Amino acid sequence: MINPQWLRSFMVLAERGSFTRTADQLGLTQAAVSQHIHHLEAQLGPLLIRRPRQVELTPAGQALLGYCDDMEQAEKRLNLRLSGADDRQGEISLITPGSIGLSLYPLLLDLQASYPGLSVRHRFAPDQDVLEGVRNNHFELGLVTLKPDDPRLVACHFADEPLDLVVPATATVNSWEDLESLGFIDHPDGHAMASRLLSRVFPGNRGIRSIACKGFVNQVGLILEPVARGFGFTVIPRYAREAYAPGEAIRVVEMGPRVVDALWLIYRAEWPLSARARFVASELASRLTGETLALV
Amino acid sequence: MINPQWLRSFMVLAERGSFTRTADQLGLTQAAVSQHIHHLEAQLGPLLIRRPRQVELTPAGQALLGYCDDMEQAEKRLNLRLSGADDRQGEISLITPGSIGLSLYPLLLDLQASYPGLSVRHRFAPDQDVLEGVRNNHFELGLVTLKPDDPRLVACHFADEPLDLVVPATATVNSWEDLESLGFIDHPDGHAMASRLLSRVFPGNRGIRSIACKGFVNQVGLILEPVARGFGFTVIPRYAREAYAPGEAIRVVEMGPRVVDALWLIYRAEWPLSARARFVASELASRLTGETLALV
DNA sequence: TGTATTGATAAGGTTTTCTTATGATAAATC
DNA sequence: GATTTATCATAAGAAAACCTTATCAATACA
Repeated sequence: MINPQWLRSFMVLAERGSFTRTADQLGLTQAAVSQHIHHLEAQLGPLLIRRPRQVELTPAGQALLGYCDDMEQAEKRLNLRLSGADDRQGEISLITPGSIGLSLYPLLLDLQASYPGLSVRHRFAPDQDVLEGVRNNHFELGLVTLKPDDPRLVACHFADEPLDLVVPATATVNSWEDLESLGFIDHPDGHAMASRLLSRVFPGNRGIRSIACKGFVNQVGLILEPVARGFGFTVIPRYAREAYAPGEAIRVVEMGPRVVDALWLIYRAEWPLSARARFVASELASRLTGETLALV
Repeated sequence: MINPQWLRSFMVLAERGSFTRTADQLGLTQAAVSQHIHHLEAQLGPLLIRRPRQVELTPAGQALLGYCDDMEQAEKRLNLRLSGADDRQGEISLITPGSIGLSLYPLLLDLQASYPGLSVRHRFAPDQDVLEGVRNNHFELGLVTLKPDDPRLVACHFADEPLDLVVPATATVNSWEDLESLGFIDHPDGHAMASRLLSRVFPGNRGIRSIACKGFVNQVGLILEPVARGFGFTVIPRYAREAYAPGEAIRVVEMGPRVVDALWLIYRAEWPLSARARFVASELASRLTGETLALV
């Protein structure tokens, strides 16, 4: 590794051809510039031929000038990466639960179409894996349904995710017994969501565990298929339900008080969120909910 | 441009994850390493998260590590260019008169076949252009027929270039009058060479200007064609004549004393000749004359 | 609770880099 | 030919940067 000030002197000298003019330009004395070149030549061999009124580069001098150019390019790349100045360029790494992830997927594709400089790495995972992924610096952004209490993570309210009770289009549902007759279509977060919603709609019910499980699937996009075929009911977030093809043989039961899950956007607290991640997170929130995301 | 010692500390720290172990490896104190990182972070923002017993890089830290990598690659390229360590790789730039150039051309092609890492830039030019080309650093090696008296150039004896009097195969040449009957086929160095040779073979002759000029061509490879067809005689270097296809309708007149032009290899005196140029020059001399080239 | 490990920081010693002054050389001008 | 101007190299000393030593604070472990 070569002293950067020496290289700076050499570059200006190569351009201007005179020690005196180089010193002027750099705000140093001619003697300092002479010493810099002396150090470089001690290390690398003869770099230039001194002529009255003008220096000439040797091949070694030309090689060193090439190196200086390489260095400048590398520094530009570093500065670009550090500043993240262009918030519409670079990688976005996002890890989300399947429900909201399914809703965001087309929005992310739209963003990529609008800003071709963006590339998106998006993984669907349960809450626990989301936390790990962000904490371990594998993903810059994550969405979780429970606000984490971890000093290493920032959590911003991203959106509210209402839960829907979804039944076959032809079903009649007015009581807990109607649900028992239908049966339950489960998914990874199925029990937790059903418990939360149904304990509000049917207070004092016997619990979701007393209803026969008629199916299980861990792909959010596939949960409503058995419901549409009349095999049973399920409880899923509205965004996931809305992402399903319209005109299917399902309907939502609007009964009792609404239950809403808050979604939290998380990222590492110890360093600044990149400009592009800020931009994309804001766009997603805005396009999903129509509201402005309040990042800290 | 960032202080190289700071970068070195950062690189080792990123690898070993501890200030104390980094200091050990670099032969510095832990306090020095701490200060280096402090300087870098002052300039570039948080680069790492301090954990008990292990540090973790931020994205900015990772960007800086990428820069360090770029720096190391650039330095390797520079060292390779400076050392010219591999004398069988890189560009050879050579400028020669046509006569010897024609002889060297197949030898250069052979060398390239043997050492694919070599690339050859070879130009045919008269003496004066050879001197300019080397002096102006456009070509590293040059061949000239007159030893230059210029402190900027080194001149090594490369080869001796005997001159041949070439006549049509069917011609009878015993006197000056026989040459006058034939006529002279001229080329750019034709008059000078003919004067030198013929003043030795036919002392007191009337001079080459008294002989009718029957042709002129400035491509060395084409001079002997009109001679073969009986249009006249010429005087050219033996190497150029030997480069002509054998079995042609020409012959060499062996009369009187031999005349030999010395060929000088020239290159710039102010910096060392590259290893590959040394190698190639030696190979050419050896393959052309069977002798060892004495480079200074 | 006591001990060991680790990184940050203050103060001072050491090294490097800079400036000032001078000398040598070449070219231009009188 | 003598003098002046322009330019780079070098020596010496001043200023700045970098390093070490010593100490403190925080955390982990026995």
